[in-house]
Amino acid sequence: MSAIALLAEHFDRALIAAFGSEFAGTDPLLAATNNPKFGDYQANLAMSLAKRLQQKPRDIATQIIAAIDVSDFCDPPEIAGPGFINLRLKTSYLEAQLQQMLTDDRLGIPPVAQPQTIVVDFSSPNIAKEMHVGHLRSTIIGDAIARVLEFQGHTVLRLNHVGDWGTQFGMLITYLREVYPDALTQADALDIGDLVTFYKQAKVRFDDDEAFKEASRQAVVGLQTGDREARQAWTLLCDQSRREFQKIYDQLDIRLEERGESFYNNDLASVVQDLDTLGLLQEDNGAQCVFLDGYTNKDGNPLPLIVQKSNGGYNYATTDLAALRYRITTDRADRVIYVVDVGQSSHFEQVFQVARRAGWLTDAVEAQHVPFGLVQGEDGKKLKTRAGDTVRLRDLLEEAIDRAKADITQRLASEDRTEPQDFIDHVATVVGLSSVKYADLSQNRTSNYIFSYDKMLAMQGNTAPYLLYVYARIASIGRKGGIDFSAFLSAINTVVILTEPTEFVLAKHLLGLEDVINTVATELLPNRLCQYLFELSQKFNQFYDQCSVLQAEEPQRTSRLQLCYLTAKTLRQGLSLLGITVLQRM
RNA sequence: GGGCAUGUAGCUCAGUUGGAUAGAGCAUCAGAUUCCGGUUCUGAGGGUCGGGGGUUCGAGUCCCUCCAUGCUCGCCA
Repeated sequence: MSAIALLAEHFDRALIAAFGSEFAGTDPLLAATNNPKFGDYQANLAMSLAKRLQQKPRDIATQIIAAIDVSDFCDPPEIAGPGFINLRLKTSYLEAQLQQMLTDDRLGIPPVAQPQTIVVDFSSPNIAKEMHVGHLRSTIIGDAIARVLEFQGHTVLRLNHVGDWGTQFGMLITYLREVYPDALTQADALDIGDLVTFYKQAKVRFDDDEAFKEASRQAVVGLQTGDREARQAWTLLCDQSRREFQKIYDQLDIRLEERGESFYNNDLASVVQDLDTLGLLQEDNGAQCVFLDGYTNKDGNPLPLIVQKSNGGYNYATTDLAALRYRITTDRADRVIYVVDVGQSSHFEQVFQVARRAGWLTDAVEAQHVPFGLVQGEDGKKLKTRAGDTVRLRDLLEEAIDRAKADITQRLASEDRTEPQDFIDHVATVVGLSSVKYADLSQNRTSNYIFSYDKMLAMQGNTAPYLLYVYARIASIGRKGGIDFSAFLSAINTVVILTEPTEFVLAKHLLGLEDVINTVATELLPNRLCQYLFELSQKFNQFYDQCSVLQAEEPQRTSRLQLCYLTAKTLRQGLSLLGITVLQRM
């Protein structure tokens, strides 16, 4: 149990003792202090209770600390300022907690008491296209969120809602029928790059040519009604795209279950039917619509969510409604998370509203759109290649690896070090991919993000290489001292002994992992975890600067080795929740 | 015109249910080093938290208003 959770229990009991049972469950407003002179944690509830109790905050604080007994793990609480209650952890408690973390595979963090079924919908590329920079953030952020929730013990369904349906497909099939019919009947008749080219050409035709547009829409209807030729072409193209996507997912170590838009095809009619039965449906200009509460168009009239087009076809709103209904009723999800760019926030609000009014989305289920901003180039505009094209994801990742490789090669040369080629390749791959992931995750996802190879690959600052270096350095201490950290614990019986200021700072930070993970799981902001790991690395470097480890006298030497080991273990665990693997040497 | 998001140091960004003196990193300048990978550590300068009002013991955070930028607003997804 984290120190905050432990303190919260004690405050609850103290409040009941001091002011009566009606105060049970009052939030003690606990937080880590921002200044060590105020102790380790502060409780801010005395101020917030002033009105309710009709007393001065300091008097309330006095009564609370008279009623609370935290002597097992804290120094006597102190009141400061307008009524802050300051708490400082006892050294004996810190030492015992560190010991427990050291010997536990989960670093002393228990799984949640009530595991949920949680859908995380992320990545979602389109069939017959290559993954590009637009899929980067969803893929990386979604994976990190899924990993955190899995670590907490939830059942997570990682769903890849690929775009394998709809008008775009009708366009492509119609166009291929004209220019390259073999692609509709033979596997891999075209390579993926050519498909993308045809796709772009089809898009141009679609926008300019009314007859082509109508033929495309008919092709979609054909697909949706099970036309044999259209289905065969579709299957071939999906297979080919799927293999391409999988290469990227393998490279990034991301596991996903494909369940594309087509999966819900057989549910679409019943979604519309149910909405009709519920009296939510209205026809307008030949389209079946649900008119939304709180949304108006340019003329100030109510805005519809169209669920069936005038030609009888369905659209993405229908599919999203069907998917949400399926996830709730069949998957039995308690929480459905959509990691999709911020541009679609109103779409999700609208879909959620309709699902709520239809009774599919109830208060027992949490549906959340987790938005993120654009990836921009260093000029502040949407990231493009020099030629002005969309950046392919495989090129982007390859460049990160290439640049990492150039750095290592140069560093080895300057240090007069030689390493085998496979070592260099492995380090470059890990550093390059980790840097791309970490740069994205370390930023608050809601804002746009400026993509810079130079910054993400820098060894200084809040970057993956800085964190990886700290880990490698700790591993190096082990090698130098001839210590096998994994066998180390069972061979010793010394406990951690904290004496130096930098040891205390490091130790207290190490205890904060559980709270950070809980925060990330609730707020779905992986940058909080990055911040924590960066601060951990800084605090370790300060400790390392001030305290000798291998050259220290016993029992301090063993104690410090344990701090090193625990730091490494925490880094490895934290980074793994971000989808990043560590290196023993680099 | 409506909706949503963003606006914090020269640059890139944190800022946790409203809490104590608004924080990092980079860059700049000045220092440390008997060194376990110095790819480190210490320190300094640098702020009208877009502007203005309000709410209260207390506002970067909540409310109103204005400004700037981006995205979006019926049959693409």
